[in-house]
Amino acid sequence: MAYQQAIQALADPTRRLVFERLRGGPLPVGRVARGLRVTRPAVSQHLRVLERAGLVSAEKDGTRRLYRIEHRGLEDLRRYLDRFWDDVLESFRLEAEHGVESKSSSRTPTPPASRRKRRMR
Amino acid sequence: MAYQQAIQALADPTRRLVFERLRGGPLPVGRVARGLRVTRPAVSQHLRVLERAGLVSAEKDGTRRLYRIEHRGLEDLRRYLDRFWDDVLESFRLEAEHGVESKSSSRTPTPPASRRKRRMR
DNA sequence: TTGATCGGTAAGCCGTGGTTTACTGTTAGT
DNA sequence: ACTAACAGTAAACCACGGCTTACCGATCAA
Repeated sequence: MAYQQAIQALADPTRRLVFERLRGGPLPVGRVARGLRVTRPAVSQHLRVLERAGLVSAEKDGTRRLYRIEHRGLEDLRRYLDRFWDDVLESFRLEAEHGVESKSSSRTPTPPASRRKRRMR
Repeated sequence: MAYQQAIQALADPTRRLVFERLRGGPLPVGRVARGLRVTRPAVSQHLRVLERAGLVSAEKDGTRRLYRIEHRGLEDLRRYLDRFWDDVLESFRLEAEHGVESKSSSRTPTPPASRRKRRMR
């Protein structure tokens, strides 16, 4: 149910960049910020958003803070997409077998476009 | 490649609602807007964004336009997450094997592996 | 044709949020 | 003890984008 935060967190390009920097393993903030075109405080704030979304976690290491990717956030997001995916496929299946007069099967380009479809409301 | 647009499009709660309304099959704009707390033009704009992200497609049907979910956008998004997921798992695997090496700091040249926790999961 | 329905577009308002600068706190090293 | 390095926080700025109202074209029904 936290996928909203995850998807919202990953929507920002810079924040996604920050996130992707941790792809290869834990890094301190300064290390993440290096090479990016935003300042370190900005990175800190991005990391906070990512943390609240369950996408990363921090561990104190002296004066540094090691950030690493957390599985939970990604899992939530994948679960959401998968559920959605299944629903969509199911609806396509129903539409295909049931309402033949209905629109394209998405695989077949330019369907006959029968227009006798009455409005439901 | 287009996953950026997809994730950005789905980040907005209202737009996600619009998108989810199409989960069960194609709908005309007015039908999508019905019950939502935003006006129909707003829905139209959301649909345009979703369309550019490859998440939905439209088909003319008389004076109406039937919007339906498009596979491509979701696929791109899933592919991105899957790749990411694999990379993360790989990095965890490496980190576990090599007893956690300092891929983090170049400033402290391999400090005594003081307190380093590893979290596998 | 006239009138009504459907829906895309333009312009403007305005809140959200990403960024920077400045500051503070904490820890390591000498 | 003092200093330097690291990083989180606060405040302010401002661009972006989501929403509304108003308008327009297209299509269907009578």
